[in-house]
Amino acid sequence: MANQAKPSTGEQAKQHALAQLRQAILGGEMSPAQRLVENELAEQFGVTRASVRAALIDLAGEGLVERIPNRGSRVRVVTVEEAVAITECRMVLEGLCAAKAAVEATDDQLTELAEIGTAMGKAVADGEPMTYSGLNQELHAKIRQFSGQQVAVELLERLNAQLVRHRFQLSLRPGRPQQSVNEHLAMIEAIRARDPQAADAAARAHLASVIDALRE
Amino acid sequence: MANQAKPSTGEQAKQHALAQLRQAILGGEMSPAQRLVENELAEQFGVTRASVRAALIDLAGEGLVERIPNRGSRVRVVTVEEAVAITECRMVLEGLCAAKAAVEATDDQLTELAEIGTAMGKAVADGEPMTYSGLNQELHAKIRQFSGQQVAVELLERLNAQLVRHRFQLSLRPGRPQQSVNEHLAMIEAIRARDPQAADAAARAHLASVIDALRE
DNA sequence: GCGAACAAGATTGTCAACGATTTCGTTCAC
DNA sequence: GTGAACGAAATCGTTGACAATCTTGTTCGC
Repeated sequence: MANQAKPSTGEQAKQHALAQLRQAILGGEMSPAQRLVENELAEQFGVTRASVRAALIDLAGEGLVERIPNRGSRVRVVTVEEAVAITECRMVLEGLCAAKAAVEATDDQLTELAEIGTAMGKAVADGEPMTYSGLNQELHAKIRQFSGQQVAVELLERLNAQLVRHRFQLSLRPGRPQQSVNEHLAMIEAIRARDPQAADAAARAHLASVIDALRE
Repeated sequence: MANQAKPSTGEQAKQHALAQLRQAILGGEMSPAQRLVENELAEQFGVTRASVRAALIDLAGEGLVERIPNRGSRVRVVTVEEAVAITECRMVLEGLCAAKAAVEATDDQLTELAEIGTAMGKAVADGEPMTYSGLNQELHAKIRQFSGQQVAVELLERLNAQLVRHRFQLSLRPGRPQQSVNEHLAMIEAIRARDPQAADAAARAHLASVIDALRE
């Protein structure tokens, strides 16, 4: 059971525990609403309870775990309503990023986006939903990056981390990639055309569609 | 110098320290970039270093303090560029909230907004910038609240907390309230008219104007 | 048999002391 | 006089133990 990774020198124990825990939660190794007992985690990661504690406080700030005073921590479960609310926020923030990216991105970066677009088309045509899901992530990440809007990037990464479980469920839905790919291509085209308004509209339209899909 | 408040029973030491520290930072009692030494704060608040430490980790998650490994914590300074980026995010998020508030708010709540609007007009006419600033805060808070968008509310409160220093500086600028009040009234009118698109546009226009003012 | 008081176990919150790292002032060689 | 090496002070990171709190299972009275 011991999941011990090397406590390599120079790496602070707390950051070690933080990385391990975050990875475990994001990787889906923790069941939803699972209790996170400080002592168990400390032994599992080979660090002291204080380090685990600090990591848990950090993760609570990121919204990945829920801490109740004197009653411990657990993996936070995101209801469908919350997922919708989160995606609404993503909608406007990614719209902002797309608009800024349309203005700020270099020509090389626009080429990168185009390449991801063709790869996405291929993945859908080949019927590889997992590949598509990865490209999806990559595309959104690159658009965020190219916008140069650091604050929005941080907010979006925080929000995205809370959606791991829902995203999984969504990308495996039959027919979903086929619809989604066109919306993504529209975003890419608008950004490559350096049209901020169109980029914002395309990003919003895409995430509005995601919201519809989330609601089933 | 001892700022000791009662360590009232039932109140956890960490939360006590957290509240004290947050208030001190938001209240402007800490100079920008001031070093926050754990031992000093522990003695000042009458709690142990571990509690102060936990509080500092929390505040770092909120973006109010900056923590550098092995080198301590300090009050985070928000540059003008960062303030602009934060306000850009506020722009789209408050637009979302205004649009949702236009749909979701009850008639009673719309009346509350109208009352704040008239009070703002009076404060400007009477030349009371501090009263106006308070009403400003109150108006934005109420619109957020009425939107029912809990995720956006939390993000906006976090972002707003980082702007205390800049907000201060801005509201005392001569002529600024006069321009700002009209934008606020436009927002209120759009929401009262239950027009989501107009509400979004008005909120964005207002914060775009704030961005211009921030850049001087 | 049922519910409330009680006690034992588990878990988190707090504490004081120790060890590691960084910073800053001093000294020494050139 | 300048710069690097050294060392002391300050501060953060970590540790193990103790206290407070909550949960759970049991017992007692009715």
